[in-house]
Amino acid sequence: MATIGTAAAWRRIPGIATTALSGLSFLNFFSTAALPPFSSSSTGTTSPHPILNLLQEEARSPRRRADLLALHALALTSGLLRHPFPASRLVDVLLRPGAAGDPAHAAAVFDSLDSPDAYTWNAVLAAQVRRGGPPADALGLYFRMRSAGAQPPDGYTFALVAKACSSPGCGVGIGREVHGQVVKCGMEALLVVRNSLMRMYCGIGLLNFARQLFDETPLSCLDSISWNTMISSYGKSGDVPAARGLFDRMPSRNLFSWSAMTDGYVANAEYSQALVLFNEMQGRGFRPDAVVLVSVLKACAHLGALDQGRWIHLYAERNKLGLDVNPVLGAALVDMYCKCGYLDVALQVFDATHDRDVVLWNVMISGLAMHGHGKGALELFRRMREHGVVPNGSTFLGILRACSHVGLVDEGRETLRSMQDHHVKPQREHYGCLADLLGRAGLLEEAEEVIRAMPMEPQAAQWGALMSACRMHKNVEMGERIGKHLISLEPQDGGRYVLLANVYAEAGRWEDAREMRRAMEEMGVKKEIGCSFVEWNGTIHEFIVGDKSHPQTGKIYAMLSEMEKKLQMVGYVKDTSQLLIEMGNEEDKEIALSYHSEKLAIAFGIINIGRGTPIRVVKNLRVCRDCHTYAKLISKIYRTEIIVRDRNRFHLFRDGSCSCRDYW
DNA sequence: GTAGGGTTAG
Repeated sequence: MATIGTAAAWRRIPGIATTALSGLSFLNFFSTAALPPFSSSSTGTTSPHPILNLLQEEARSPRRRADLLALHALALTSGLLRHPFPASRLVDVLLRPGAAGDPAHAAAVFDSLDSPDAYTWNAVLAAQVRRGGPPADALGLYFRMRSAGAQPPDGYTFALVAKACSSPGCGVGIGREVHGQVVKCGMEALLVVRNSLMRMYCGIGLLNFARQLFDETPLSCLDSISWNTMISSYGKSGDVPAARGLFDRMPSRNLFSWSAMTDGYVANAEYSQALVLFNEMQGRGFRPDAVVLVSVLKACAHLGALDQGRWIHLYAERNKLGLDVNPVLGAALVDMYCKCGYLDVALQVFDATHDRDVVLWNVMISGLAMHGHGKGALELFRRMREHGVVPNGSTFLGILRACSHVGLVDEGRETLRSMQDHHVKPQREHYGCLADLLGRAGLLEEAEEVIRAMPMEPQAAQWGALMSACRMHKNVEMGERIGKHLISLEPQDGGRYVLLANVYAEAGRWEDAREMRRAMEEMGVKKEIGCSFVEWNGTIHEFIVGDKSHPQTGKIYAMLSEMEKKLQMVGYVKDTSQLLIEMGNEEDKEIALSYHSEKLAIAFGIINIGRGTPIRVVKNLRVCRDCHTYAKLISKIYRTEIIVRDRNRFHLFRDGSCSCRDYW
């Protein structure tokens, strides 16, 4: 207490020298002489002290730094700071998020307090947690509070400490320590504290500990926060059945519950289930808010569910959910339109937003990349910098992918080089993207050099990019070497064997190709099954190779043979070169090829979707060369647009050609 | 102070 009120204390507060003048004018306006003395009754609701009023007001709406300093000055010169209550309020105000104060300023006031109360300690702890430092710092503060001894910690204290110790980096030890302290202070029955501990264990990844706490609590004592915390954490950890089990059992659900469960499905790629749940939620009278919509939009984006996505767009506009100012909602919507093939609508939505953060820009850049607009992506990147938005690693990934899709080799090299100018360190993925770009362009040696020279150990994904390039450019020597390395890295991935087998087969090395087939059998691995989705009438229809489970199967196969006849008239010949030589004769190969999932999906689209509407197909793997030629011709013969999103990018087939210009 | 959200990775 010794230094407070002296010039020395003032100087300890950063910025005071330059702004004191403004503080003094504030003082003149509100003369200290007129201020009543502070007494314990001054905290009452009937006639709170005027400075306390100002402090409360300040807490509600933070003002300029000069005002904050003036307030401090006023509290100081009127002697108010000698009383712990207003002093603690000042610390609180200085630490508020968004306040113009700073930690050093607050610390100076805090250090001057004789025995801060629990409220003040909590304010300091909260600020510490907000800063997100190591958990040890928060725990240290907690132990300082305990050893100061004047005030015992309360529920808030433990909620804060638990929050600070809930990152995945925290071990069992820290979690147990916090829990132990809660028990020691007799706080374990307090529901806020229990919920905080559950949240902490979930955050650390110790779901069983959280569940134990949950199960030990009598049902009547649990609140929706307890349930929702568990549901959300199970969902995030990949245990959808456990999440759903609790969701079905909970006595009363609120919007958070539906939201957490929906997102659990989305996080585990159960997109159709997410849509089902979303519809059920509305059936029960819950009005979705922006957060729920973001989850559902993500599901729509993955499924290519444009109708549902458009409905959400309309809903968000009608209900004023702040599309233009909520960058998260904006990004989800833009991404959905991009992934459903509607780049121009995505651009419109993007242009209509005015609170654009880095992710929103990234989404738009990746969207352009996906659609093969390399130059457009580079142009958007230029605009992004003009707006003063700082690019991050994902931004550069988007740009590299954009370059890759259109073969902008020089721009790609320059992009990777320029990352250091933006203080972004290239990661494996960046080198992989560049290798992919160089490989596609036929610069196989340079691509390999990029992978070998990267400062970290290359992984299968990077070698895989090179392997695809070897296949594309029929480089058997490099393909064999890289292919074998890949198989040794990931012996369980069937795709690796298939790729090498194809490289051998194309070089006429049939015996080696068959050997790959045998190796696959020995390892008991299978190739991932191709699967395509089409949306029709608001429902997603799914097809796998040779699928006969769809209700319209008869019509679809009839359509396929009709289509094939028409194709043959324009000179179409099946391209079997990309098929694994697992089948004995050419005839079997041709049949297998005829029933690739995207062909079934296209036939379904021709039957059901009106000519003015594009047929939109989402495929889990990459489109094979034969299906690509097929789709081009079909788009001409049937005068329809076909939009195929494969694992890598978009193909817009129109009038016999594709937007990728056969570069993919 | 305790519950739900967006990009990318070949």
